[in-house]
Amino acid sequence: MSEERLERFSRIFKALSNPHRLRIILELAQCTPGSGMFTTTVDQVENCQQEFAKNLGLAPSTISHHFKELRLAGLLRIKRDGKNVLVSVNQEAIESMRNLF
Amino acid sequence: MSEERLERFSRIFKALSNPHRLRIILELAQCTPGSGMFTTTVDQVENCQQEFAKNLGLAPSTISHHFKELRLAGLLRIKRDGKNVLVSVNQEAIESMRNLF
DNA sequence: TTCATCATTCGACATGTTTCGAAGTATAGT
DNA sequence: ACTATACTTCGAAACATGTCGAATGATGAA
Repeated sequence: MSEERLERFSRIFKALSNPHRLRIILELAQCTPGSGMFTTTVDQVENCQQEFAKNLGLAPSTISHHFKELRLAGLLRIKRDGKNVLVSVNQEAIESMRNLF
Repeated sequence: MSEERLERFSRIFKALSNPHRLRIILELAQCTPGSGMFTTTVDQVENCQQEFAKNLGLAPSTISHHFKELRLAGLLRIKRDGKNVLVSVNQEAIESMRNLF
């Protein structure tokens, strides 16, 4: 196992090691089957980060921080769409993590 | 997903989030196929923690700490055997983690 | 253009993690 | 009993993380 590969995986695990982030990615994974884009302006999940902030009892800036962590770990793709953001769970990263052991 | 279950998984991910611990568990997983006990006094892996200390360039006390972290996360079972320790990777924990997504 | 809304960045603080060396415990061999 | 070996615990230092509120940026609507 190369040092680089090891670092990449530990970054993924670190991203998932926080209960709030784990909750976030699990919820988003449910909303984005087949790695499709998940729009924040549909159904009950309108205002994506605001909703997470309310549900998790955290400040919006903290949610933004957690989103960034998940993105840097390669687990989340984030795109601006007007005022909101579009997010998609990177299923490849999830798969590679599952296949590690 | 219950709060308790979420905490349990994030503890597993946290244990794997450190490159040194990830390296340790991956090596041990190789040595203990079928969740059998892995004795520290066989083959090239004699003096388990001492070896890891040397190979990873860490102090023995640090390795001991990392072993403990892995044990508390439920990933490793540790038993004393004379001067050494017997360790076994908890395959159930690994499996539950793989099946989370 | 001005305003309201959603998201991000920044600075600060509290808390947690990683690491070491020193001291302690347990055990096997002499 | 003494010594050597393997591991653990403890205290401390350095560093990283989680969180907030305030300030900033970006976008769509009036």
